[in-house]
Amino acid sequence: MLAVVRRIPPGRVATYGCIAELAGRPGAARAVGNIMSEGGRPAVPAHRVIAAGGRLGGYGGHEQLKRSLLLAEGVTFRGARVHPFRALEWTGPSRRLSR
DNA sequence: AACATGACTGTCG
DNA sequence: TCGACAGCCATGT
Repeated sequence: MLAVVRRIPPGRVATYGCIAELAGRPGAARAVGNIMSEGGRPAVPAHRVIAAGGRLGGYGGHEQLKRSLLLAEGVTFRGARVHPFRALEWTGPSRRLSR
């Protein structure tokens, strides 16, 4: 799972559910978020992991920082939601739109 | 092994 | 569009 998060390309965002699916555990979005909260690996760009619908989701109480990090990656935000979420939504490495 | 918790998701109002 | 309720998964006690 954490490996999947690491596969998220820069400037792109992935939802917990998407990561769970890529990890082979569809519906385990909560589990993904839970693992992230544990912070098992610092090399995992957790700031690229957002909730469904382009929502910020959570960041251990530092969602503002998360927004800034994404903003630095080129992700535009619309209040508490990404604007071109549909275009920035990374659904997996098999997506020819990415890469 | 079982119960409780949590960075989630989808549907109803 | 926003708020509340129920469902599902992994980890920790």
